[in-house]
Amino acid sequence: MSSYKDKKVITIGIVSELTGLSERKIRYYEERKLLFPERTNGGTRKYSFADVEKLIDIANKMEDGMQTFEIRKMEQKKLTDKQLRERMLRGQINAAFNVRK
Amino acid sequence: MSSYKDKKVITIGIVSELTGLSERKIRYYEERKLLFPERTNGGTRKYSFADVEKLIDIANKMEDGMQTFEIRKMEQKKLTDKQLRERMLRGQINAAFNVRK
DNA sequence: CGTGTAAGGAATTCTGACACG
DNA sequence: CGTGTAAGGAATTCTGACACG
Repeated sequence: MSSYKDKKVITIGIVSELTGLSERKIRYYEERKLLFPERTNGGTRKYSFADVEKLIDIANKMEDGMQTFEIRKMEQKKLTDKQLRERMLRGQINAAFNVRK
Repeated sequence: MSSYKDKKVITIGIVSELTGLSERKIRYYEERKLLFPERTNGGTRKYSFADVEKLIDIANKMEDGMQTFEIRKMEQKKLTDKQLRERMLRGQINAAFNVRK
């Protein structure tokens, strides 16, 4: 489960190269609660590959004129949708059980 | 194919934390041609998760009293074995083809 | 709001060398 | 041979602020 993709091990300079985004932008999106890097003891930010992908997604949405708070909302909605789908799935499973019981 | 595992994006301090090895050791194993980090423009070393795994393997072999040149040889042998196996496999495939032809 | 930039400082990394064994 | 360490310098990162729009 906790694969390479989610390990926070990449410093901001390399994330900047990987995404093409300025370090300024990357720090700003954190300030806007769009991603949450970890820190070394010294305070240096550490990102995961998942963060890199999320940044690319953010960059696309920014290009489309979306604002940071809209992107944040959209992510929350995505979570909600996922939770809903899971609930429905559980409902169907329960229904199936009830039928056979 | 070229997954996260092989992307060189981790700086030596974090590799040190991940492996428990001192930076001195990590640089020394590079000097002995056991791994090959990339560099940023500024000259900072960048490692992959595959490198991290290799370092853990190296550390185990060092604990067993193996020397760096032995570890290097062992890796080359492993490659050779792999090549051999592939050749044999190709041979069987060719044989199978010939039988049916 | 989103982003660039100059500023000063702190954390990180680099190399070559000396030491010990 | 393998590794620790002190040394000096360079690259990297950090924060808070000013600027523009």
